[in-house]
Amino acid sequence: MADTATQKISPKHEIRRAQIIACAEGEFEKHGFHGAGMSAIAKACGMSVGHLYHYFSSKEELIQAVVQAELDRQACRLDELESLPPEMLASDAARKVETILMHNDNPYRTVLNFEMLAEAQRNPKIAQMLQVNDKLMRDRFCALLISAGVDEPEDRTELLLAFFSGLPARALRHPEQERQSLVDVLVPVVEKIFGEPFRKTET
Amino acid sequence: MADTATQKISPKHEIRRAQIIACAEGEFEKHGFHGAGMSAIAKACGMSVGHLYHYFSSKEELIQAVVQAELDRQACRLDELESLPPEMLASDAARKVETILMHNDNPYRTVLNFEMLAEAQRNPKIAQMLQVNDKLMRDRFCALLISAGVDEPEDRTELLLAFFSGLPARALRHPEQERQSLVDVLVPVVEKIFGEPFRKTET
Amino acid sequence: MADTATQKISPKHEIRRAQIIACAEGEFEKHGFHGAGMSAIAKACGMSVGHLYHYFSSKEELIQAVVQAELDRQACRLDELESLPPEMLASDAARKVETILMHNDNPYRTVLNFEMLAEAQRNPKIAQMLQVNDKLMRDRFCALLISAGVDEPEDRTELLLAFFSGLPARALRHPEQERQSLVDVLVPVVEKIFGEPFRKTET
Amino acid sequence: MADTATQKISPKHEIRRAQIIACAEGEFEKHGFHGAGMSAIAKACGMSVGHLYHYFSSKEELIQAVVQAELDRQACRLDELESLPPEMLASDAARKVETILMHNDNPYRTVLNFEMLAEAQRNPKIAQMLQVNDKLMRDRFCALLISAGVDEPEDRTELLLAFFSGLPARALRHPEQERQSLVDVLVPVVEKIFGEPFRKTET
DNA sequence: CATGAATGAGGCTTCATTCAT
DNA sequence: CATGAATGAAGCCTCATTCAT
Repeated sequence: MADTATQKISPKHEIRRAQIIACAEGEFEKHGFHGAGMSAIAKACGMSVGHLYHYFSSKEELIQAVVQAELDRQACRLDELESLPPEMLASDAARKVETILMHNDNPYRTVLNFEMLAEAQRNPKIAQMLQVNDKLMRDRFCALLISAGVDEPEDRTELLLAFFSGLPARALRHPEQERQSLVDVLVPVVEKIFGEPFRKTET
Repeated sequence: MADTATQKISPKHEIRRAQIIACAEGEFEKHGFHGAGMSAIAKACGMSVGHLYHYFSSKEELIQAVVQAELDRQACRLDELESLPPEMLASDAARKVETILMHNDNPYRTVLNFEMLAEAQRNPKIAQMLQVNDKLMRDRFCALLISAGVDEPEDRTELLLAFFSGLPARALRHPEQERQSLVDVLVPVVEKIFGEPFRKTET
Repeated sequence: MADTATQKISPKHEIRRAQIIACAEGEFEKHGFHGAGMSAIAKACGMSVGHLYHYFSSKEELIQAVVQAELDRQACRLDELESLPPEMLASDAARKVETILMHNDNPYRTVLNFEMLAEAQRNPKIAQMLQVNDKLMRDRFCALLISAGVDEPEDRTELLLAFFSGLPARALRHPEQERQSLVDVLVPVVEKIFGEPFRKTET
Repeated sequence: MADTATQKISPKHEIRRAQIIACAEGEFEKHGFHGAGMSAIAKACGMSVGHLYHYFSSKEELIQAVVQAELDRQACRLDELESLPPEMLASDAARKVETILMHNDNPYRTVLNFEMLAEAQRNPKIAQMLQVNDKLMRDRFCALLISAGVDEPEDRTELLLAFFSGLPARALRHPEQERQSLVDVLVPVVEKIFGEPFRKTET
């Protein structure tokens, strides 16, 4: 009755859905996936509860849509890097990191982030979505590294992602940490990961 | 170790509390802080709901106790490092990482981990607990680095913590990643963070 | 008549609310404000518990609505007196007292009455409602006395109200008291309060 | 197992009971008969819950004891009047009213008062206690009036009791009423009830 | 005489979801 | 396309009472 995938491709419908996703995201950020109620979300959309169910047949589906939207946004961050000439990758990536961290009020989007990770541990559908998205991003990033002539791209990718996955948790556990100081530490690491042989000796 | 108030120090009471915390942790891991019900927790403890409230006056308080227990466990991991002779720190730390990752079924304890981080975003008490604990661990770790004669201990600490905070998220998003391969990547990073100047040029 | 907030003025909604108030009143009379359960009230309304909360957001609010309804009914008793020509006030008031006491099964509505007074001692909102209503009734009654040319209207009002406030308690503590006998005693008192100088010497 | 009447007449036991009644009264005044919990009462007594049940086999029984204690106190107020010479009754009663109202912080003891009346409506045992006590007091008061040579003692008694039963409700609904002004009104009324023919024409 | 651990039914309230209009 | 009335299970928590120690 309500296909997650084969939704009608009416433009109005899609626009409405996007608006709802945006509102729901706000509620989820404020109260968590389990703390936010469907009626509160409906109210935030200026919409009746019943009508909400015309667009999303269950809360589960709405959560998935919100998660997917966030994953898409995360993937978009690679677009810029892909448009760079390969030889400038290392330097520009580091600069980009600096820009994001210094000129962004909420650089890590921690709220939805942890909500998603927590949910993924109990909800296989969400877990799969994260994993599929991660594979896409890894592949794209690996391709970037390869085009830049960097060796061992998988390992470097994994390393970089581990790093950036850790930053949101650090922001929560150590919020008074100065951004500038963090940037000073991160930039050389990024450059190293992008450009320099990081394993001295192989077994 | 962490009394919310001046709890009576009856030994039986404390033992019971610890048992409840253990059971509750299991339920929270299975269903999340908000998904696990007090009655299910009581059942898991072999106890009536009402009686649960003789030990924890609210779900909130029980969650805090579980969180504190996990934080204490995390802090304990530093104990071993502190018992090492300073000059062996770098090498032993790397070896310890390897041991943990390779010989442990659930090395990251991701479940409670993310549940805590997600909760910390809406629950100031939990957030504070994480931050207080983080400060403690940072200070202890810095002291280790200083005793080992390493410069810029704060930055190195932050870097290392970012790294290890990222691993759980990586495990969720990229579960098929081979542990051995990950270890191969991590060990040199750890060594570098422990021992080597990581900033080539200072401004 | 007494909106807690700016309730929507949907007629259906208001009718339903009134029905619920009536049913709740019945339950409160039978079991008291604290003895009556929301689920029993819902059942008495032929309604699910959850739905009750679409009309009253808490038991507290429902209690307030029931109290206000009773207070409004009490105030209505003045309507008739106000429609009388001033010179007939004394005689008609006494006759009215007789009518109420003799031709009414439950002339004092003691049940809700004492429930309200008991509740007012712990619930400031209820206390305030009683006091506001009392002021309104006193003012209206004073105006009546003034229009009838009676002196010292405030004191007479207070006296009369003390009297009639005492009757419900008497009915409870002395239920076998004959009504007719009581009326014989009351009528001259009422007449005296309405018409005759009751203080022999004024300062 | 636990006789309400034939309790052991051990002096210690009785003293303890009296202490508990005093503490329970405090709790009942603060939270009402239904709002006060047995464990809170036990705590107020510095006693364990279980032990409380050695003195009162149920909450119901405790409530009854508290009610009886209050009724006994009310009856005691007649003692003084009974010790007066009959001819001074009218004047002294009025003066006594004045003394009570002007030199007493809580002259009406409204809290327990209304709690009792509300409870009496649903609890036949309590109702009976009030009624038995009321009969005793009426009889004693009638005897006083008769000894003072006053006619129609029953009616006068009922009238006076109605008056004084109304004052607590007035105190709740019109708390800002000045005491002095009230006394000025009451004193002549009391005198009239005690001493003067109040019905102009008898049938 | 005294404790407090233990029970489990019942309290108020919220929730995702459905359906008649 | 849109509403909001309606459901009832489940949520957290409190209570009077009992019983082993």
